[in-house]
Amino acid sequence: MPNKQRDNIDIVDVARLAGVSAATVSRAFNHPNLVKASTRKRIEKAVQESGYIRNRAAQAMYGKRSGTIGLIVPTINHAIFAEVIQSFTDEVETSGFTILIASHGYDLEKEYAVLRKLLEHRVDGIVLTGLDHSEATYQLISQQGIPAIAIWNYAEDSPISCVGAENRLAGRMAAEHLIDCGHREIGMISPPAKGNDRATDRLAGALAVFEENGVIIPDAWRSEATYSTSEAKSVCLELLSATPHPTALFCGNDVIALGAIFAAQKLGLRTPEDVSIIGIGDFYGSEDVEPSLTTIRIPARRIGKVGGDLICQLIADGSTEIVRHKIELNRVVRNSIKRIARA
Amino acid sequence: MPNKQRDNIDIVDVARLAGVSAATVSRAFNHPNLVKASTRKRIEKAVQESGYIRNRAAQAMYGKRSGTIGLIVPTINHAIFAEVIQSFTDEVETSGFTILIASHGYDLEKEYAVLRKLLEHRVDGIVLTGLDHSEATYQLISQQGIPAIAIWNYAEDSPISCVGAENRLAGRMAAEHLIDCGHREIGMISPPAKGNDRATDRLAGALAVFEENGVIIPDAWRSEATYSTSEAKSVCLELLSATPHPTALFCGNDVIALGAIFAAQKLGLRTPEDVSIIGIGDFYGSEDVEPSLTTIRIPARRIGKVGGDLICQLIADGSTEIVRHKIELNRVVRNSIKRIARA
DNA sequence: AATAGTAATGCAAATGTTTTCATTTTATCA
DNA sequence: TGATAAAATGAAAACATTTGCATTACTATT
Repeated sequence: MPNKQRDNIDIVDVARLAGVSAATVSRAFNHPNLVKASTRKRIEKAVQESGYIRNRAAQAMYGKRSGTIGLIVPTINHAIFAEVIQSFTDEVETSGFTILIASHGYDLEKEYAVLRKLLEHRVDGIVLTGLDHSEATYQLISQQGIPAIAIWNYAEDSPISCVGAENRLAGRMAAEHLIDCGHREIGMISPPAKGNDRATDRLAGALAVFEENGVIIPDAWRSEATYSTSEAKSVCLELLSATPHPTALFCGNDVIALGAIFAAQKLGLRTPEDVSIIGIGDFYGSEDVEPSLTTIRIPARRIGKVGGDLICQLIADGSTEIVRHKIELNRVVRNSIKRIARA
Repeated sequence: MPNKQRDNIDIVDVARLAGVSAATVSRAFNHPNLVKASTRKRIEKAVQESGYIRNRAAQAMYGKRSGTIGLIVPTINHAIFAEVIQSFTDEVETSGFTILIASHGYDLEKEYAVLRKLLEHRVDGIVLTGLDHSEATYQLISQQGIPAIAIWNYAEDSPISCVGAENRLAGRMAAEHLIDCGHREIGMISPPAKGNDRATDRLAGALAVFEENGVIIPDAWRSEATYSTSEAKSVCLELLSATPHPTALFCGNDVIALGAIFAAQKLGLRTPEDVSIIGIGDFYGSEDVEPSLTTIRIPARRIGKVGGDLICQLIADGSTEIVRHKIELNRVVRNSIKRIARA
């Protein structure tokens, strides 16, 4: 039942209190310059007294923007996503947006479902993570004609706007650094590829480099670990207890690399003297661990900021045009890799 | 201008397509049992064909729930918040809610502002972090009569519902463990107290224990570090380079404790032989670091789950009653504390 | 076959806001 | 002071949905 009882003060109440019409109150909020200063004062007072709060739902219904941006991430619970989410949020908040966040746990079916839900809320724009999405997801976005971008990954042929780095290149860069430093006995630990194009691309990039350099990775030295330091640690424990063990570990991301470092420490192996370790990401903490982690830096905060900026732009222009921003990667050389003299 | 052009399909279009009235379509969505199976089929078909997506804004406007819960956190960008946010989100999603998230960076004025914004979006419930909020914030919540809870902290006299642990007790437990293990030369590193009652309470709890046991902490051994491993590391580097240095470090949270461990490693001090370190939280990774971290476990996922459950409950009942859940703490003894034989 | 009862549907009002258009008030200039 | 322009305001329609009430279409019972 339309809550008849006077539980919520609406714009009409405020208008009555201020002795003006609802239209004027609305204008006082949205086009303050159109209403006389003295009236505005009266209205402000009425708003104060009544404790009135605008109803965005009603605004949205009229056809105005809802003032929200839908953000879909695989999971919030990873250092790295948290970092982008934060900088993204900060950026869009300056433009007055609030974010509606939803996660899908790497399940593309569920991603489609949450996208629909976000659309029901009439978000003004959509932000996805990565470029690996179901056909239905892409279709829905284009059919709705809503501004949308993908963050994290860059691809020159992406079907929607994107702001991110080339993960294939990230994989290449990490692998090249290992090769540059003279390593040829290399182990690899990556996250499962399913629903995670970032992981897939990095692995492919690295593998290509190894192949180009005639380095062969035995199956026994190739492992998977989900995005979890614990799991990575136990996987590496196994990998490193074998004899012989690799002299270097390529880790699909820094969280895994951290696990690798801890595993080595636990086994009494010195990093980098006994095992070299490289990661990808450069997360909070990668710099601080001992030894500090050599890694390929993906500037998460920058991605969040540029992404936030872009989506606000697209929304402002009501544009569904495709814009792509490539975010550059850096090789961050710290202390977890040993240089081996060429034989 | 009310977007006259046929850009979005509405319920009337669907109704026309299905050859029924809008009312019936609405009922097919909200009370499926009230509409004949065959009609429902026709409607579903029409929905499919037209690509119709319900408009929650309009629903919300009618007086129904918006289907969103507002979550306000100091920052998303901390392992520990990310963890609760995730489990909280998972929990409320099962009840069909989406979360609107906003952060304020430990600024209580800004918190008030974002609360207002969330209220503009007519969230069905509000979730705050901790119990330290401005008078205005509390007032606004009670004035709006909206279900609200605070997560993270527990207090038996909290002004709103809460689900969390007693931080004072957490501080006490960490301090007691240090004392139990025979430590008396203790250094403390805590986050700045401002706008962070969790930090304040933990510190107070620990200090009380030290005092009860006649342990005096020299000023030189009391430091602050924001929630950052880097900063904690550099603070600890300083603290531990002095001679004499403390035999044990009380860290306000695990992120700081991690920094402490790394600082010790960097200085060539062995943990726990040369310095013992205790944290509070038990975050992802605390178990994996070498040496694994002894800490007071705050069950983040449980807090998120119980909190999510509670707010859904309160919303369902339309209740603003105050409910409090105390989440128990555990002493998690690992390998970062040395037992000192009593002199 | 008529009637009563129930199930299924439609009509129209209501929700809170914004904006167009019309009207009134105020300011400016000769 | 009157005419004219500009500024400030109000009335009402529009936005997309939901539900109370009324109506119509079935089903079952006698």
